[in-house]
Amino acid sequence: MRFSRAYIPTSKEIPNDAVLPSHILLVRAGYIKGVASGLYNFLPLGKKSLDKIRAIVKEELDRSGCQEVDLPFVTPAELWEESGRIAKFGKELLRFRDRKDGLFVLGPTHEEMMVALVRHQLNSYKQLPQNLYQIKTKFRDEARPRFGLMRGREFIMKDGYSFHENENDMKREFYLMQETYKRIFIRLGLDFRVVEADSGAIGGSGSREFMVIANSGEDTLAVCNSCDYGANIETAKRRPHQQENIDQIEMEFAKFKTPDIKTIDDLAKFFHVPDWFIAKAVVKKAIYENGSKIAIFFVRGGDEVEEKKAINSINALELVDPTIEEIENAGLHAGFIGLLNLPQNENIVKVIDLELKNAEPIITGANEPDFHYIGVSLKNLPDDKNKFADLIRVKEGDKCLHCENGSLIYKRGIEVGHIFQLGTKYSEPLGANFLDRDGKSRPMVMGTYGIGVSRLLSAIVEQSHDENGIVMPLAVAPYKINILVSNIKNSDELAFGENIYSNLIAKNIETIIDDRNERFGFKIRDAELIGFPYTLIIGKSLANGKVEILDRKKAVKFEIDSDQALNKILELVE
RNA sequence: CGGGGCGUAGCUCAGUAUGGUAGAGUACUUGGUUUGGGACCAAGGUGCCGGAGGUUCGAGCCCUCUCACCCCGACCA
Repeated sequence: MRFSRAYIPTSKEIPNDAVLPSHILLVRAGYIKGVASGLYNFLPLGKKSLDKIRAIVKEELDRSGCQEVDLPFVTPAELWEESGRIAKFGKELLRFRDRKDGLFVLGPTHEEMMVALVRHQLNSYKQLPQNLYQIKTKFRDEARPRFGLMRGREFIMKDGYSFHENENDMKREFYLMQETYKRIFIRLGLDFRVVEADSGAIGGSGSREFMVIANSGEDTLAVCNSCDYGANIETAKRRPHQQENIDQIEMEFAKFKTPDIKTIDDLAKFFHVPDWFIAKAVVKKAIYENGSKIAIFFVRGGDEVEEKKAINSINALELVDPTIEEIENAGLHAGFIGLLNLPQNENIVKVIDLELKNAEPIITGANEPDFHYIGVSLKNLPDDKNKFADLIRVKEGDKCLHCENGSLIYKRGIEVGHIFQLGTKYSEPLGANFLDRDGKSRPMVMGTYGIGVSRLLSAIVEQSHDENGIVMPLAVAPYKINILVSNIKNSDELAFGENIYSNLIAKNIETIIDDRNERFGFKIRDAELIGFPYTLIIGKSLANGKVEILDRKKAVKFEIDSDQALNKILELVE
């Protein structure tokens, strides 16, 4: 390609609607251009890089035995009604009617479509397993698109679905996909972690997220500084806190007047005890499909409740803060809510954190104003009346559950892949059954596997840039080598550049020649902004038989003999 | 969906307190001088001031309503 003929609109200006480095740089360097909220044009450079990412994803999946298909972007609403997700997705599903007044939605993900594709074809265990995927435009009418390609409304996703005769085979495929995904992200040059994730409402027994480590990531991860444990904060576990460095305290059971002392801090001061001994009650209003309840979560004074864990522990749709009236109407007294004498009725649920199991002594609210109980023992609480669950939001510095000496630290991550052990969540309602070895009809066991392909482009840039611009990894760069002719009016320079250019083109090396009538500084800054892995600089020293190569990643220039230039380039781009 | 911000030239932004003929930089076109880190000189074109309604002799500026975009949060198989 000739730069002088290429559509590469670069800019010095920071676009006024961009915040993230990846967003700013992709726009400034002419890879993408915003159209409307969450919608982007891919310009020639962006399209080239996107296609490279797509090709790498496809290559590795095919190598693992997956088969690419292509399903329509426009999907009949009936299917979504059949699975029940038309309601669940809500406004995120963009719906419209065709000329015959049929209702359609733009596909936000394709579980339904894929199950519908195979349900009448895969009838026997002999045809299983199958793993089908597509790399396809998706549309989700996000409440809040942001950060450029990071969270667009229209985006490109690789979505894969596997079908199995049993749980074990599905798990085998799940781990195969985990390894395949790792290979993909390694080839893309990314620094990433595989972490445990909440599988929440989608169900299934396990899921893993692939997180690109970046400060701008939308997710918080807790990772071990010693072993390879990592988890989304929503699901991260820690080694249960031990009573280290805290002296055991003798406390007689008693009801104690604690006038107007409501906070954990005040209680700890009042009783002169560490907050370890205090049971903290966190009150929320739990929303269910048909109504709501007051939910009380008990954790130790120094701990925080992780909302996602809390939701999962009571199978609620969401938790919101209750109003003072709602708390009082439930017979509760804010600041004095405790484990003893808790009002018992259908509209109140309580969950106790596992780390409080068998704890003693404990200080807890008396469920009447201005009183707490002290010296309470949680030993031998009847299980039928007391639900225990892990509710803790892990903190930095907490000990790792999986190794001897590690402790947890927070990182920010960009979710670029997510794999699920789905089970029969979709095959059952959609009637995707097969005949097993005993001739019995059973729903297929499914796995589902996603990669945010367009998001990957911004994740790569987010992780690979400097103050001068993008540093494109060789595997993703739109051109591997940029030939920069410093002064095209110098006929020797130009002729030398053109010669190298045609040689590289003849060898099928993706090359661009900067033959624009601009000054050196202008062109080298564009080269750095766009992030070509290598730039061959042909300038004044050509007269002395020398040219230079700029290595964008190492940010160094080195001089070589001009007659070695071609060989050196071929060596570098291999 | 709650809270906040913003909308003026292709782009980045000033002008709005106090209403009075639309501005800068950059980009672009032409000519010339330059040619190793976003050059210089000269000349030139560039606007439904997001939209609608209102107040006024007069509105980019004041009022009302709308739309778009961005940020924080909620949400995000």
